[in-house]
Amino acid sequence: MATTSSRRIGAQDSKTRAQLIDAAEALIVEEGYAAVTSRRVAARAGLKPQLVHYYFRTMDDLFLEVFRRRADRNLVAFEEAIAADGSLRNLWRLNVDPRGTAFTIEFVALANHRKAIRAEIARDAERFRAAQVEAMTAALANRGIPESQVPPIVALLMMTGLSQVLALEDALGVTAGHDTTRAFVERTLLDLEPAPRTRRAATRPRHQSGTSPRGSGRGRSV
Amino acid sequence: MATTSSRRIGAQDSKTRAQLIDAAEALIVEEGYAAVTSRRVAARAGLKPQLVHYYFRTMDDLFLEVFRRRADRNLVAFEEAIAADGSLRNLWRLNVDPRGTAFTIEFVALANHRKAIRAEIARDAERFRAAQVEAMTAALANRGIPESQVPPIVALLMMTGLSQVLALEDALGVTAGHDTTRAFVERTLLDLEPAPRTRRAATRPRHQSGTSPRGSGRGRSV
DNA sequence: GTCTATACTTCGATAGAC
DNA sequence: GTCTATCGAAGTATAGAC
Repeated sequence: MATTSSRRIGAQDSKTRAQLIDAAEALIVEEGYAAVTSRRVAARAGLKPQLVHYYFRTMDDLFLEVFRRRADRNLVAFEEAIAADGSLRNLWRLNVDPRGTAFTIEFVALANHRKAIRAEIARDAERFRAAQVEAMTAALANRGIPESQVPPIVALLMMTGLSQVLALEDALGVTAGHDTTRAFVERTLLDLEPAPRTRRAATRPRHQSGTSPRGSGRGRSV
Repeated sequence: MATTSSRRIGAQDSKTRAQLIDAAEALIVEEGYAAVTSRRVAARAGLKPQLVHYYFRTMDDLFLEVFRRRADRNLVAFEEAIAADGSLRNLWRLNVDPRGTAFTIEFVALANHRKAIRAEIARDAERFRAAQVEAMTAALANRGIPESQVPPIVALLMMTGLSQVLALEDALGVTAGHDTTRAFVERTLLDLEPAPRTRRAATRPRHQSGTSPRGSGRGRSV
């Protein structure tokens, strides 16, 4: 992007490159962004440190690749899960999934001070938000709740906010009142929707490929 | 704590020490925790790098001091503000204040991977939470809302969560739906409480020292 | 297309001088 | 009680060999 360097860069589809992204992602989650140095990433991947700079012009480029890959996967997983079950309950379940909390926190912290990363996160957050608003709008309409009573975006931000505090505090080991709160949400959802189906609750038959949703990876987007 | 070193450490009340804490705090907010190195902290304070290790055994000790100082100040400010005006509206206003967002994010990220820091943050979060629950309980009771309808801790977590998402997204530059959401909250508060007094709304006369609250620094605690 | 040799910068921490 | 000289380790990035 910026620095007009002429140094050559490795191929996008290189296997080595993918290994470096894997290693960087693991390091971010396990030890924080400050642990992502060219030496440590390479060591983790069992490769030479200089390879990092062969495949990524700067360390920020590497961060960006890590983030993009994960964000793309998350969005796909979310859309598949919602296509399979668009209920409020499932929306809540997906939101409250704490996987990826550490990952997200690190990138938000990074975004605070790295323009390129902030831009990428903002871009992804908006993509993800759009998908979520769509799901929430449909779910509320499905329950006969008019937008004038509670706008979908408001319901969504509340849901997102609540699940974020819970996840954050969990990570910290602060859990006072969490059970009460989760129970309250469950009760509210029960008021709005019939049975807490665990397996499937498709409002309409899935029209995807063939495999089951598996509710695979999610995590929040911001 | 761990390494039983015999190296000597500077006095707690040293002015130089306070300057180093100031510099570290500024760096965290402006450039993130990774920017807090002994050399940079010293440079920012206009001092020699080695002084950092004279006053703080490790860099983590410095982080801890920065956090403690700010957390203490925040708690005092919160309690003063609530003593002056214990309304739901003021609780919301204090929660939604975005000052300190960057600071908090950095420390949460740090906490993810540094045991000592996580412990300190958890300790503070619980202290702060207790004060908040107390304020929320009083505010709800004051409006005649029974705990059986909405437990104070639930109301508080929702409020905290919502204000956190708003602050986080603001920092990212993602603000779609924020106005709608703030307006929704305002309307809800208006339903519960009479006039949106801007200046003062003391349920009881202040019994503090003499100066006005000034609603000085706040920021969330987790 | 893939990787290495190497330059140069900055880091945390200690021992010891004032 | 306050500060400095200095060490060894680790960081990013580039130019050039295979």
